[in-house]
Amino acid sequence: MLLPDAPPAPHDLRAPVLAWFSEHARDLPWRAADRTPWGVLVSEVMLQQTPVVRVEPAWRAWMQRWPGPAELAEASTADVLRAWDRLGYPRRALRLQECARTVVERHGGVLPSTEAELLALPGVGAYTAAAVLAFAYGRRSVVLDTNVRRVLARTVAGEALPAPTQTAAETRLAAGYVPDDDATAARWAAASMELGALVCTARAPRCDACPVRDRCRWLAAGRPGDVHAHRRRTQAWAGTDRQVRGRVMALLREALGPVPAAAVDAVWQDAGQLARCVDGLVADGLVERVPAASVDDPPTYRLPG
DNA sequence: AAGGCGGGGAT
DNA sequence: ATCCCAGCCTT
Repeated sequence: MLLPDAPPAPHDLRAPVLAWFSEHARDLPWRAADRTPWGVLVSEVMLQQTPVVRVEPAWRAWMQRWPGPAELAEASTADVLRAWDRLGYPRRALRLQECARTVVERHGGVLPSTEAELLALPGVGAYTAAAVLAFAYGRRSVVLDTNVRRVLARTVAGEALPAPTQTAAETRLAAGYVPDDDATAARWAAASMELGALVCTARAPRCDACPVRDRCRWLAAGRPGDVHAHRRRTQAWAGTDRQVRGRVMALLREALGPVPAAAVDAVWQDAGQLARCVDGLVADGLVERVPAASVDDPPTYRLPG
């Protein structure tokens, strides 16, 4: 077999991936025919750094409880944070509710459908705006997530993994592979993401099952190692502020009422670090500090709203 | 451009 | 133990 030494032409990459997608697309609820634009946005926010398998049940419960922005806007923030449960990065839940309130107040309860308006919403960045345009409104957009970045890094650039931080050149390259018409562009977005999620995975790619294995520059080069490895730093977990914040949030989520300061103090040994983290959570709007009745008594803590 | 920000399942 | 996950926001 003749292996490629030049980037594949857009159509040569797209056509096999689109055909593969028509057979292997997962049956996800936010792709169902009865989906709403708001439901698509909720799924995208939940999927920001949280895997599909964990999002799916949470999304179903969430949409059952708060079907649209109007319902979420009216909810108690404490309920929102409890429903977010352990999806991680609870600031996303806060922003999602802020987003709902913005949609209600500024857009009459209808999720906007232009890129600029979407980008102006809390918690909506370049990826999420593009994804909503494609998946909710069927519009052409450059959807460049971790999956698509990896697919293009391998097939087009011949590298094992994309660079740690996304570059403008990468966006331009991705734009060159997006089909011209709205419907096909939206389908390409879903298909290229799905390929990255199911076949062209970060850990153990299934190149033997890949629809573009005969056009992939990375495979042709013998699957060389990650040239960016020396620049990647893995985020530590044990002992970090993120772990401490997570403990505090878990305690408050499970509590029925206000939690005494002593109970909060019990979740972490290092009092200084704990105090700093609690202050941070209060500053972020994730936690409320309730002063005690007497100035000599310690305060209590609870979820806001 | 870099660093902070959760949490769990897989290796 | 480390890696990875449909990123966003601030500095």
